[in-house]
Amino acid sequence: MPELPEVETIRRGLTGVLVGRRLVRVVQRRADLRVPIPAGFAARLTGRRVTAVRRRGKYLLVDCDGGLVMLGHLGMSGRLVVAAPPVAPGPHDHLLFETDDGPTVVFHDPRRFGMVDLTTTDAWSGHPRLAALGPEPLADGFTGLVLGQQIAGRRQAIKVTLLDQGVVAGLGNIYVSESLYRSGILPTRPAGSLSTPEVERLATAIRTVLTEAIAAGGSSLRDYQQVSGELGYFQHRFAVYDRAGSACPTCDCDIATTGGIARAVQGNRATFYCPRRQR
DNA sequence: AACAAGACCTGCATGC
DNA sequence: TGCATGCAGGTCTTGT
Repeated sequence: MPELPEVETIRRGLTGVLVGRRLVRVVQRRADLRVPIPAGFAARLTGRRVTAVRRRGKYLLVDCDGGLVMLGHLGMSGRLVVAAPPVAPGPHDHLLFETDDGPTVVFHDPRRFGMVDLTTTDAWSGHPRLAALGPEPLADGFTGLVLGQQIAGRRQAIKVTLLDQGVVAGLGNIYVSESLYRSGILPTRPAGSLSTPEVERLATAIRTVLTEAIAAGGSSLRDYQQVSGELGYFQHRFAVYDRAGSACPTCDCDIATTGGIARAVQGNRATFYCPRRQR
C-alpha cells in the first residue's frame, strides 16, 4: 500500500504533530503485527520526547530523546492517523501514541502486514530491515549512473528488479509501472539489457514521478490517507496503473483496435503498460 | 546464485 | 440474499 510518496507524506504530517512533543502514554493492543512487537515497547517509549521523524525507503523512523528510535513500516494496509483525545480505539487500531497536551497518533492496520521495532540512534542504519536497502531515489546521489550499477548484469525483468528494495529503496507496484511508462521501457525487458540513455531516462522518470506524487499527497486507493485523514490525489494522474483497457494518455490510437493500456502479471503482481509507447 | 511461488491477513468487489 | 472467488499499495520464506 504505501510506497515512498505515501510514507513521505505521512512523515511530513507526523513531523508537525510529534516533533517536540512528549509521548505520555503508549497503548499496545496486541502482541504482534507481521512480527512480534518487541518486549517493553510501550514502556520504553513512554515519557520520551520526539526529536525528529525520518524516512528510509518505505520505513519511518521516529527519533526520541535518550537515543531511542522507533522503526515502523505500514505494510499494505497500515495507516497512521492523528486524532483528538480521548481516542476510543476501534477494530485494527493496534497502537496509540498519546502526546502531552496534544493529539494522539493511531497505528491502524487491518491486514497486519506492517511492523514496528525499536532501535537506537547509533544502530538504526544497521537494523536488519534497513541494512540492505538500496539508494534513496530522491537523494542527490541518485543518478542514471548509480541506477545502472544497481541493475547491471541482471537478467530479471526490469519491473521485478525495481520492486527489489535492495536495488532502489521505496518503489512499489504503482510507481514502478508509472516510471517505466514515462521512460518508455517495457516492464518485461531484462534489467541488464537497458541502454545507458534508457537507464538515464528511467532514473529521471523515477525521481519525477515520486516528486509529483509527494506534491499530490500520495495516491489513495483503498486504505491510504494522510495523517490528517485527507486523501492523496495522485491516483487521478496515473497513466497506466489500474487502467487496463483505458486509453494511453499520449498515444492517440483507437482503443477498440489496440485494447489500450495492457495488464500483465510479473512476479505474481499486476503490471500495467502501454505496448505501443513502451519498448 | 537467481528466481518463482507461496505465505502472511483482512476487506472489498464481482459473479453465480 | 448469501456464498465462493479473486484481488489488493509489501516483504519474508521456501523450494527449484
